[in-house]
Amino acid sequence: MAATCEISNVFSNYFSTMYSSEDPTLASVPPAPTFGADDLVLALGSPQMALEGTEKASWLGEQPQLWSKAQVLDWVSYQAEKHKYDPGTIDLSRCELDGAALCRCAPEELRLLFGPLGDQLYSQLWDLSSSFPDELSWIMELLEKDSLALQEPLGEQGPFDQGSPFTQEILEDCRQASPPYTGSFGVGAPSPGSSDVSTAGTGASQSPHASDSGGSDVDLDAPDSKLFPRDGFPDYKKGDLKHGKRKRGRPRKLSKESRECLEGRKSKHTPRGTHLWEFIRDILIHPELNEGLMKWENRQEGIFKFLRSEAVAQLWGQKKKNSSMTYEKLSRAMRYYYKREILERVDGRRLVYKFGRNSSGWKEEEVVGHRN
DNA sequence: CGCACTTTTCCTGCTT
DNA sequence: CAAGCAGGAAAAGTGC
Repeated sequence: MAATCEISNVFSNYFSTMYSSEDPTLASVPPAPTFGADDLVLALGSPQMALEGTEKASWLGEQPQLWSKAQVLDWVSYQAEKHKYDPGTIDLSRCELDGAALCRCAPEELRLLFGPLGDQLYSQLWDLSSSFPDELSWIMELLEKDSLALQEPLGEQGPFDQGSPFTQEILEDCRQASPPYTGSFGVGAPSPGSSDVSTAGTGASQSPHASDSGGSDVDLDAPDSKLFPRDGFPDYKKGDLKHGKRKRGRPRKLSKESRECLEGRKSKHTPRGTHLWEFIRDILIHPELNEGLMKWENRQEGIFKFLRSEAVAQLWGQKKKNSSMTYEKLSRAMRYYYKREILERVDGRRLVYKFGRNSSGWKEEEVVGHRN
């Protein structure tokens, strides 16, 4: 899997950039050969380096097969511009292809539609399509988005503050009113980690009250709260607090209508994605990717430790489109696994867990078998 | 629609 | 004191 190496670079850079200040005691963690944001993009083998500023291409980060017609048009326009084709020579009105249809096109057909640009399109399409390994697609998708977000100024805020790139991503997504976001790269991927990352689509609903979570979260007014009119949300927020106490239990998220509006109308509901323990496992079994997030304490026994607990929580939150995820909440979910014997308790050791008899896929022999 | 399942959110109390 | 752990409670989101 040639792409793994590239992803590794991206992942390394991603985490060293995003989370490097979280735990000073981890200074020994190799900060990964420093790549700039540009390298992030280059490593992905995509042509988006030509994109400048904060504008985000709608097709970016999605598998070409999953592009909508609008995304196809967007991409073709971009390619035309990139290769200095006179837009006047290309009749985009004839382009009625969605991503799947585009990918089925032979070079001649593309040439027929787009003239000499067709050849360029064909080769770029090939590059793009092959740059999505299914096993690690969820990581890819996160990184695609965040590599763009990283190009935004980070300011002085800590890595998990409200103004994090995650929030930027949400802002971008909302600003664009992007076309249907079909999301999944799970092209027959056997790993649960390949399941959908981008279809949950409720992230925007989370952000305004990210500060309302438990634990030690800083209570700030989210800067993007003005994006979401209050009436778009059911009674769920600080306004709902009665006499300083909120109702127990999980607050409501966006109504279906609001969500569909925000995500540009998505037909199907989100398939159940990766389970938390699988997400954790996937990070652990790709040591080249996890860059100091977690480590094995005892691989044979399945004992592992969170090194950057909040970073892992943020990543999990990102996967679930939930910007208010914290280690506090993640750990609660982890504790539920004790009863089901997916995890076992490791007494007296903070941030240390152990895979239980009902977990799988983490043992060395299993991992090797899976990769071959 | 109802139910089961898996989180997510919040909370109180305890431990390190 | 802060961070983490434990686990109850309730609700959300999803699949069937």
